[in-house]
Formats: sequence, C-alpha cells, structure tokens
Amino acid sequence: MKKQVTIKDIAEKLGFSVSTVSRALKDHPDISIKTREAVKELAKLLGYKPNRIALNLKNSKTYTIGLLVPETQHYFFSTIINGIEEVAYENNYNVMVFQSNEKYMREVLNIQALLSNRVDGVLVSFAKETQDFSHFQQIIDNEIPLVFFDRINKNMHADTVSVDDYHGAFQAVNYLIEKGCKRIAIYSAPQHLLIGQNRLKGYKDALEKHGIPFNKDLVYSCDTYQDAIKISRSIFKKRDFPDGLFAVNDMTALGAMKAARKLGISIPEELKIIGFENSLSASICDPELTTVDQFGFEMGKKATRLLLKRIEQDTFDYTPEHLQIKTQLIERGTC
Amino acid sequence: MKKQVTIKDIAEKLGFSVSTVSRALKDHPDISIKTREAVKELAKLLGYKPNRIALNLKNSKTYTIGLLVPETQHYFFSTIINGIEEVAYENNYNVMVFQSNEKYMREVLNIQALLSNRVDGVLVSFAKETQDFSHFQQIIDNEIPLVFFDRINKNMHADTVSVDDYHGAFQAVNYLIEKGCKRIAIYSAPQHLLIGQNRLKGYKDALEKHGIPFNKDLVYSCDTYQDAIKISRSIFKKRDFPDGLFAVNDMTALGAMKAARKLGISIPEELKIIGFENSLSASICDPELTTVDQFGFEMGKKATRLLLKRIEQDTFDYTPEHLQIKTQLIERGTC
DNA sequence: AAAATTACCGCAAAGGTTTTCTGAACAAAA
DNA sequence: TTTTGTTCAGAAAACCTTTGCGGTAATTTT
Repeated sequence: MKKQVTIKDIAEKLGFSVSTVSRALKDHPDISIKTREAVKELAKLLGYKPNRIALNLKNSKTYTIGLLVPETQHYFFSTIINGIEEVAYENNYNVMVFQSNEKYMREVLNIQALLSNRVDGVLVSFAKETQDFSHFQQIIDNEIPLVFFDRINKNMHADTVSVDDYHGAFQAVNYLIEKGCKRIAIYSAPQHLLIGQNRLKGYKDALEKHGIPFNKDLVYSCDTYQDAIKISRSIFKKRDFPDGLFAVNDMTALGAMKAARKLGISIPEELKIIGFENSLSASICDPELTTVDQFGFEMGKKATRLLLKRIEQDTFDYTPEHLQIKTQLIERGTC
Repeated sequence: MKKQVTIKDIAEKLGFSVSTVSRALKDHPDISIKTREAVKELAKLLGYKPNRIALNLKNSKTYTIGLLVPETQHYFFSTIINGIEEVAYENNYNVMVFQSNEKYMREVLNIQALLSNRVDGVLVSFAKETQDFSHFQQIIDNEIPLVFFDRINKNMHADTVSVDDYHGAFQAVNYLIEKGCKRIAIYSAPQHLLIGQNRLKGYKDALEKHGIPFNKDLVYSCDTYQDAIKISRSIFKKRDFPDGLFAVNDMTALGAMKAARKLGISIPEELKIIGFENSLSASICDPELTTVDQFGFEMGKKATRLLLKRIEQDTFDYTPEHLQIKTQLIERGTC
C-alpha cells in the first residue's frame, strides 16, 4: 500500500543516476569508493530493499516453486511439505501452495494459476480423480521443470519420486505371514493409481512366495478412515474373518482396529494388522500400530532437490529420473 | 526456461501494435470485432497467458498472501492452512508458506523474504521462542496488512484471530469438576504466550467457582507429547496423583494417557483427562479423548477473510479487530 | 464540397532493476 | 601541444503490460 523506497529515490536524493546507484550497491569497480559508501549509507537509512518483482520480470525468474497437493491437512502430505519447505528455504526459494481437494477441475485451475505466476518449477501430487494429464503437459510445454511425488505418472517428461510401494507391500505381507497369518486381507487404493497397482502386486508376490493362493475376495477397495470402519465391520462380522490385514495407509488400519475392538476381536491375537505410513496416530493408539514408514520428510526433500537441480541446469533436454524411497517396517504391537 | 508467449509475439505475428492486442484481449470497444477475434484466436492457439509478474510490477499488487507458521506438520496448523487456502482460492489469491520451526531467527529471515516478495498481506502465528516483535513491526511500517492467528499479539497495529482460550479452559475444567474430580492438574503452555496465561486463568476461575483452592503444585509446564510422557510418568507414580488432568493440547493429553496405561491407571475411572484441539488422533485412540474443539479450519478462514478485507480497503488507518473463535466441548471416553 | 463525427489503431510512458555502451573529465606520457 | 590511458558516471534498452492521448482514415452531417 505504501510506496516502497526504490533505487530511484536514492538516486534523486544523492544527485546520481539510477545506474550509478545500482552499481554502487553491488560493489561494481566502476564506482568510486566515496560514492559507493554514500549510496549504501542512504540505502540503509531509508530501509531500501530491492524490488523482487522488478527482478523477477527482468530475469524472468521468480525463485518460487509451485506445490500442488490433494490436501495439506493429510499428515503424510504435511510431512512432505515440511521437507519441501526445508530444502526450499536452504536454497532461497519460496513455496507457493495449492490444494486440489482431490478434485480434477480444481487441479486444472490451480495449474493455470501456477503458470501465470511464472513459478520456476512445479511439484505435484495429483488428485485421485485425475485421469487426464494434459494440464500437466502445459507445464512441460512451457519448459517448466516438473516433479511428481507420491502419486506419480512416469509417462511424461517429468521426474518422479515415490515410495517403493511394491517392496513396502511385500515386506508387510511377508511379515504378516511370518507371524502366522494364513488369510490376509488387503485394503487397497484405486487401481488406476500406481500406488494401488504396485501394492497389490507386492501383496500377491508375498503370498506366492509362501505358497498361499491369491483370493480376490480378500481384496477390498478402501482408502479412508470412514470407509475402513464401515467395511471392516461387515468383514469382521463373518465367521471366517481374516487373520491378517494389510492396509493401504495408517488411517484405514486404525479404522479397522476401531471396528475390531467394537466387535471384541483381540489384536494381535485373533487379528494382526499392519498399516502404511507411520503417522503420528500410529504410535499413539493402543496397541501401537505396526506399520511401514514412508519417510515423507525425506520424500519432500528429495523431490525438491531434484526440482532445483532441473531448474538450475541450463537445458530442458534431460531424461527424467525416477527415484524411489525405501520403506522401513516398524514393528509395534498389532502383529 | 523457454520464453513464454507475450502480447508482443501476438502483435508481431498479426502486424498490430501491442496496445491493440492488449485491448483486444480485454474487449475494449475501440477495437473492431474482426481484430478482436483474430487476436483472441491466435492468443488461444499460442497458449498466451498474461504475465502476472509484469502486472505485479505495474500495479504493485501481487495477489499473494504470505503465511508464516511454526510447523506445517502440526495437525492444528495444517487444518488452519486448509482454511486459508480455501478462502484465498475463492478470492483468486495465492498463498506463500514459510515455517519458522519455532525458531526466532528463522522467523526474522522469513519475514525479510516475505517483504522482498512484496506480498499483499501477511498471516502469522509466531514461534514459541519469539519475544521481540520488531520484525513484525517492519511489515506494519511498510503498511502491509498483518493478521495474527492462534499465537497473537494485541499490542501492534494488527488484527488477531484466536481461540477463546479462557472460555475453553473454563469449560473443560468445569466439566472435569462436574464429573467428580477434586484434584485437577494442568499441563500448561509457556506463560509468556497469551495462550498459556488465558488457559491458566480459565482453569483457576473454574476451580474457584466450585470452591476448590488453587494449588500451584498441580501446574506443570508441558506442551509436547514427549514431555507429557515423561512428566506424567513421574506424577502418576506418586501415591496421591491427580484424579483429573486438563492438557494444553491433544498431544500432551495423549502422552498422559499412554503413561497412565503403562502404569495400570484406568481411564476414566481413576483418572479423567481432557485435551484441547480435537485432533485426528483424539478420536482414534482408546478410549477416545474428550477434548475441546478449536475449529482450526474456521480460524484459517476467518483470519484470511479479515486479511483480504484489509488488503482491499483503501486505507491503512484502521483500528484492529480481535476475533475469537468459540470452542466446543467434545464429550468422549476419557471423562 | 467542406466540416464534423466516428471508428480504429498506434505511440509513449510507467513500474524497478540491471547492464551494455557511450562519454566526459582529467592525468600522464610522448 | 597532442596523444593515450584511466576513472567515473549517465543514457538507454530490456523484461511485459496497461492506458491516456493523439492521429488517421472513413463516414456522416451540414
């Protein structure tokens, strides 16, 4: 609202030209020491701060990265954001956040906003709804570096950072089997998401390794807390309910625990549960949830480092990398 | 990296001047329909997007609000961010996030970054460490609207939005007493924060209302999960441990629950606990945590609406408002 | 036919900064 | 005195867009 002090103000007060002031401020050798000091002194006195907007325009560089997530509120994403902000801060970049609320339309609009804000690069974890990717192609067409994280698409000119879902799922199910489970259910993410596919594959392969036949009746599409409670209730009421459950994320695992407790099923004796995420709640509930750590903070950092590398390299003609974060099994009380 | 298409490109391709193209794009009556359509068609074809940076410079307005929080990862803050992003999105503003990690120094640096990015307004919840506010005064000196939320300071030219801590605390402690508690402990935030002062006052007044003498030995400074576990352990080992606990936030309440469980103290029979926040974990744990809902989402929305009002009003000469969010007691299983 | 109006469009400045090029003043060397 | 060199500073362009003002041609009015 108030006019900020500019280089021009300093120039006028001192009787120099703007170019002299500009150079003086950056210790250009052409400027005499006397002038330099006079300029700097007045600049400090007036509280001069270079106008970033003008620089942005001149250099067509904003030192801003755009971040698009489904929901900031989800614990996993908030840890990722933490990692992103961390690396951005270290490298003097700013972060502009947008959330899609899992809506495709809003995602498209957000991408437009990112584009017109001329961000230097974009980090994306897309909405569950999203099946068409042409809005992301726009980013690429403008040669703005793009990194997908968590929910990724490997068929574009974009780097990706994701959890090693296959390995994590394999690890988890293998662990359940070793703990004695024979009938293991899986709560799975939608199959159009890579996450869904990879985890299901890990599940199948772990079963196969131990000679347990795959039973598609034990596969449930379920990825929210509410769904988990509802679905679990109906499952656990049956006489032959599973003795093991691999949940797509901690919230669904916790939903299952709650339902089981209501029905008087004891964990881990009658039913063993393993989650995926290692959220805060996982170590708070009782018994504490055995889960697979996804290292969201690490993921955020890795994705941002990769993005900054792309931003600062001089060519857009690179072959995308596909990083995977190794998961880690956290043994606790539900198995 | 790639040059984005500008109004100039369109002008050259069509043989018009830039001003004509500019006006054509915004349906200025001076421009013939034929020209208008030709321009618009090419603009669409080329994927022209107005350069926001140039507009920012020209209008010295960025349509960006700066957000400074201690940690994005904290559930309460992430719900607030959700509310902020929501209102910003509705009003075509963008949000730039910064986190202080509870560090004063980092907060100061972040404010500088906000300043040089020429944001239109700033939303702040400051770090626990922060005792000196001159960096915020810089924002005000530049006549940039500032709204404090959650952790507030009423002694500046800034609006504030906060939880009605006094009322919430009173409500909570009153409830504990009605449930039969005689010796009620409080886990309190640092006393240099208003939150700490107000909640303690609510606690005291509720005791007084029921004629229970205040006992300063039942006041503990404790506001993290880890601290809560440690402190609770030592408290609950004593023979005369409290029969009620009012915790400054859900995490400390949950820490106390965990410690109590380990020591075989039954909740709510031997010990009643009430939290403050209504976080996700509160409804997941067992028994479910009785708590006071702070309505973070509402707070984020209210704060942002207030900020946008300040940004869009034409004067900086206003008297700050101090909004309070009414809390709500959520009765669950720990009382 | 001359004057007035209308319809269209371009010029230039502004917003703040950096940077290349140009130029002036002065001192030292020929 | 002339030439060469050095030191310092200004002018102008560029980044992209908007907008007040001016200008030209065509059309209408007297």
